[in-house]
Amino acid sequence: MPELPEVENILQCLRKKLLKKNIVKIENLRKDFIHHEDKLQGIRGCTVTSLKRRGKWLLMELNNHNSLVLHLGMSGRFILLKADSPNPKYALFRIIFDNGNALVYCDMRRFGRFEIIPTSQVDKYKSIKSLGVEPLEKDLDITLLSRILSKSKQQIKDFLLDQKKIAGIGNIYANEILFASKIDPFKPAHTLDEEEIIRLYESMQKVLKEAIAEGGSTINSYTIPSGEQGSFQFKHQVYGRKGKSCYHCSTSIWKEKQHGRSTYFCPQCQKP
DNA sequence: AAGGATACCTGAATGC
DNA sequence: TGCATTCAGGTATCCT
Repeated sequence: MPELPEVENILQCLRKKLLKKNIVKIENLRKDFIHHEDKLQGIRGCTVTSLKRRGKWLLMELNNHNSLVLHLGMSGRFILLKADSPNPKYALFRIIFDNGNALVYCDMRRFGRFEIIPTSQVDKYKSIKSLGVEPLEKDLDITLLSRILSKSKQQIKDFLLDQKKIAGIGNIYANEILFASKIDPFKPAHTLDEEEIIRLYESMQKVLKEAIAEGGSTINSYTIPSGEQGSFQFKHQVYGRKGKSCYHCSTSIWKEKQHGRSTYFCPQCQKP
């Protein structure tokens, strides 16, 4: 489900609804998902002081100097409900706030992650520490992109999926960014020329920003916690369009497996 | 030490 | 129809 644009929309929604709110109750509905029950119950009475995103990770800081570190995996989903609403399917835990809202985490495949750690330790947490640069922040410019590309022998599609290089891009947006850049997904990262690097940088900014503005891509179950659906799926140029004709040149879109993940591309627009 | 293969889960879609 | 296989927005871990 969630790549950077979806997580960013979830973040903005949770900021609006949960900032400065007080946690009155926590319900652990799947003890095989959250093992540390005592730590979980320890956040009762805490206030949410800030919400942040790092790559595809959500960070919820509390006033007791602890943070909730959350990752939605493939099928994870946050839903905001009234505290007395019945639990949706696959609900794993609920956090009830003093404004009458319940934040419910649902995750069919349970690939999501949930940790409570001291806020001072978040940057040292292994999964966060190893993340690469934020693609929409100022610290990524063409010079830096060029430098990290030049050091990688990965195919460019694999490079974009590698969270240690750039944080937050997943399979939908890697495909869409490469189409917008007119770059062959199988081309080794270090062989991109200057023009390709500029197109890659600009497409990355454009695709991710547009996807955020559209509320992300709703495929299967993803919604913003308030229940709204994203609409960027209607703007996909290649993802999920195998056999359909390219909007730019009418050539049939191809789908190939690339290290276990589906790669969609236009063989004409993205010629080697 | 970078990067590839596999494991972790459930359900829907596809194939025979 | 029924059963088996493949596929799905991701990451941790083990291995070379």
